[in-house]
Amino acid sequence: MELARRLPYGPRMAQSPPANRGTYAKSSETRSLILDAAIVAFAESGLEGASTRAIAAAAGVNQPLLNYHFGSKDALYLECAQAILERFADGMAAATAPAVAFLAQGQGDRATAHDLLRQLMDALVETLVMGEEAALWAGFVAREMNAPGDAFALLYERLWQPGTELTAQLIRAARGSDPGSEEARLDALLLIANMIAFTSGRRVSQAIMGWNEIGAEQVAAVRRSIARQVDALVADTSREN
Amino acid sequence: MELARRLPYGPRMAQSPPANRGTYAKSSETRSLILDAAIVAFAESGLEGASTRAIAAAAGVNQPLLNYHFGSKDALYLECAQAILERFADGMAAATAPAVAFLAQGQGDRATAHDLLRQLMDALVETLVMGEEAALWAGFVAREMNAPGDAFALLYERLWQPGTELTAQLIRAARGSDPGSEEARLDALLLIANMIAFTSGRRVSQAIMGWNEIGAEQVAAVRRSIARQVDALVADTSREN
DNA sequence: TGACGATTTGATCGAGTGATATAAATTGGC
DNA sequence: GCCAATTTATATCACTCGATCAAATCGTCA
Repeated sequence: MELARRLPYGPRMAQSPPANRGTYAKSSETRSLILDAAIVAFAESGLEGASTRAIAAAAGVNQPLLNYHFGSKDALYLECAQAILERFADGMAAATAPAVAFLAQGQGDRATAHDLLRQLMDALVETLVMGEEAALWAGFVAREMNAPGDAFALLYERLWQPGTELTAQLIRAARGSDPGSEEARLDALLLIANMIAFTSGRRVSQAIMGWNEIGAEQVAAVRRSIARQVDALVADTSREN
Repeated sequence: MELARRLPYGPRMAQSPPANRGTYAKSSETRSLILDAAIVAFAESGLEGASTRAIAAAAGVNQPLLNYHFGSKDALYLECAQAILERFADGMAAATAPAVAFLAQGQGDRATAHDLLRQLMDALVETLVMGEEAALWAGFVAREMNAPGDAFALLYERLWQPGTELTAQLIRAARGSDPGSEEARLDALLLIANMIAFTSGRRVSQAIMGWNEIGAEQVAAVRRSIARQVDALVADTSREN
């Protein structure tokens, strides 16, 4: 728990079923069945918009089973946030781990930091823009950020805070001269915010671009545009408008 | 109507009361009272999250009055979208009008286009990030983009389509050589998406930055960061990763 | 002043919500 | 086979939702 909170996108924690004295095979299976259906439903319709009956129907189980496993609708919602967090961290681990290791060693050349930053953003684009499932998660997160609910604190501490901090530190390292931590943080925020165009705003962006699908070619275009932003961000060490 | 659809962020249209044979002073006043309360409620809680009773209470009227004036909850929601559209267009008119005029004349130097683009983004930051009310509108729009409802088509055709098109054309003009319209459109999308960090994501960004208010100083910082992106976007005419 | 239509109100309807209760199956470890 | 955990099915509770209706109120004009 402590470790997970400190490390950006830390390792997932084992989730404990509500009352599993004896181990029953079926139980955890239906649990994740409900969880998956709930994530989709909550992401598409929000906490109030998604009914427990609809979630149960989508999962192919009875409605009372939701409360049996999760206690309440709110608790289920919170577990969805936790699950999204863990799955996202798993998907990004390959890109975050080297960056964390690089920063942990205290010092490194600017070029390496620049590369790691580019790779981090590439992974973010690849995960969020390409992946259908991740786009769904983004919908869930976007709702919670727009109108904070029970999951806001969790998502902030485990997703936004470590994510922007990691990005900001890479920006600082790539710039070499540290131009004040506040500026790097702001740049990191705006950089990450770019993704929203193709997560929550996927439908709009797709229509604007005239893309009838978002495949490898489209992701490559987005990556190119983001990479240019990263390069501009790093190159411009002396600024004054 | 025709003019308003063609011009980006065109002038607002006079809204006609549903059935006002005789002129009653109170009617239009309560109408806008309801509309204002509904915009706040829908922006904060969404279509399903905001109840007609809560809206009525916030407006200081009875619940059936909503249906009397607007027909249904959905119709009220749609009128909120329309009102947001018109108010936003009014607020941005000072920045969009010169840009539209510049592009209409067919040709102009790159420096002017660059300036106009910077001014457009400045106005966008000023309106969305600084203005409390506009941040509320952004919440409304963000919801509709994330989970399309009845107002999606309206917001797309009257807000996103003309907005991104105007920005993309300015980018092309500022670059001088036209490097393919698709790339400019993508850059425009990502540029505009930056704003979301301080509209829907206002709470997160404020916490990350450690700002306990978003005043002139904070808006200036955001403007500086966006301006740097614009400069990088325009300067880099030859690219190949 | 009285009449009439526009406006506003209190009360209520049917539908859907989350949560819970109960009883009967089904499952797997001992 | 016994027993406890799990799953199903059904029913119900108290509550909120959007929508509707008759009645009351208001402003204007005859």
